[in-house]
Amino acid sequence: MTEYPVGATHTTARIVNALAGGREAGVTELAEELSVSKASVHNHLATLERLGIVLSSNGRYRLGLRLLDLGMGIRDGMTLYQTASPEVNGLAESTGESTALVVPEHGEAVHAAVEDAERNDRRIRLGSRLPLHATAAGKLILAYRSRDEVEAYVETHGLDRLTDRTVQSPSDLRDELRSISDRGLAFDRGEVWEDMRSVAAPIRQGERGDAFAGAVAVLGPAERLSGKRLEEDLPGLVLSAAKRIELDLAD
Amino acid sequence: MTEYPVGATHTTARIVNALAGGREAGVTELAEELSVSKASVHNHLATLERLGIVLSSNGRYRLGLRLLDLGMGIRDGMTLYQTASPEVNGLAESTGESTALVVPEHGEAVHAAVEDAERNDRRIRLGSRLPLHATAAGKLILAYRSRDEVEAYVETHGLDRLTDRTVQSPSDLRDELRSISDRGLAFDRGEVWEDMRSVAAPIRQGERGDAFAGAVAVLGPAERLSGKRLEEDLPGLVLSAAKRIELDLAD
DNA sequence: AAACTTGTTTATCTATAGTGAACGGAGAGC
DNA sequence: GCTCTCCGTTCACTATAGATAAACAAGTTT
Repeated sequence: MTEYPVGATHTTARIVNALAGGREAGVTELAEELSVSKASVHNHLATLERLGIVLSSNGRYRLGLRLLDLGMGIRDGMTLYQTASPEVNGLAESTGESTALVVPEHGEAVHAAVEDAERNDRRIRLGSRLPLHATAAGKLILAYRSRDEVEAYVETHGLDRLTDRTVQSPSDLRDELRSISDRGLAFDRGEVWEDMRSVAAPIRQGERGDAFAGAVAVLGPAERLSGKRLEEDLPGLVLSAAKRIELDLAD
Repeated sequence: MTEYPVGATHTTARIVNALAGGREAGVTELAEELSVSKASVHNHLATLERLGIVLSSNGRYRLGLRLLDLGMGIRDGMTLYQTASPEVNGLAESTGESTALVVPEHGEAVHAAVEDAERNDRRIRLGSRLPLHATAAGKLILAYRSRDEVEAYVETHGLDRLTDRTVQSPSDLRDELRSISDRGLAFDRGEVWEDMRSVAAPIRQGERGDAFAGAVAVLGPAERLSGKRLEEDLPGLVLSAAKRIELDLAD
């Protein structure tokens, strides 16, 4: 009862996580890995199967696509997605690059919509999560928080260094967040992946534009996103797209 | 123990389902709806929140995007998706129509991959599920099953009539399945939605090509998919795409 | 300002989730 | 072809912990 009010649900979640990524596993295997009795693992798997979440074939278990269905439904139900989606698509059209709608969740930057530059060009996965301090959209999210909240974030999540360019110290982060909130625009110059660049603009909400709803971002390879294009052209397009979303959200 | 070996997990699932589609709800609301005590609902929600699955803001709860992340990971981990994905994209490219990879799961046709004809043209949602007897890919799935298995399907799932064109009787279904397995090709002429058409070809697997892995489908509005294009041109393209996937699966 | 909401907490109790051991079937190896 | 082994499943038991109802604490509404 110390951690999770409903322990059984926690166990189920652990089993599901162990099967994440399409891994196929047996009962004994999972039981040893999670330090739970075979019978218990079996019960959880049987329950999950009845729920349509896992599939079993001759004694081996794997996750089915029910959670994908659920997840897509959640995403489609988000009002922010509903109003932002056309603009995110339009932005991909006008820039010829991949675009995304990013929302904060549990201290992470989550990709609520992703539009690829072209087919067979999956850059980032829909629903994928990245640390706030390393991405353009993430830093934007932090820039709209109070000093204390940013400090709390650093405290709990730390400043993982994904590449040499990832912001390293709390003071560097603070400086960058200030300039970001001044311009109302954020960049990522290889802070997640060396050869990747992105620009993000905030989607504000509420009477005084104080509430932060999410961010729109354009992203792509450094070879295409650099110089004047990255610094001037794309920012303009991203900003105006974000602005249009803000207006659409108002009604 | 009658239904679900782990009752607590079942309760959690019921709560999650009640919140599906991005619905926001309070504790009391859910408690009444599901006939569970307030305290219990609260415990489950608190657990789900700690797991990063639900988000709460001033007493109201909703599902976050963690399940989407999980679901996408499951999909990306499917070997069938990995090998079929390029072909599904290519088929969308060459036909100019939407395409999909469909797999059977728990007696339903699940869309494991969807490639839209163009941006802003979402026809079917990724992960969405349709009854086997009404879709082209679904009937294909049934066509590769034994007579008994088909009968069992009808028994448990029934033959929901989605439109006037949906197959109605078990004998009609049997007849159609025979001609489908003869041609190795299936059509849907408005059986799910009146103004929708689709063609699907099977992806077979195993030594003697007896194991059924999934189906590739082209789908679109009846105004574009009709006549020679629907009956001859598209079938050829779909069949060859499916064949290429089968070959890629072999190695 | 009081009378409703609502979410949260508490204390009690019983159902049940977890355990270990036994069962049965499939495969491997001699 | 037989045994041995491994694994998934089932069984019976017990202590745990999920579910309950009632009290509590905030926040709205009237």
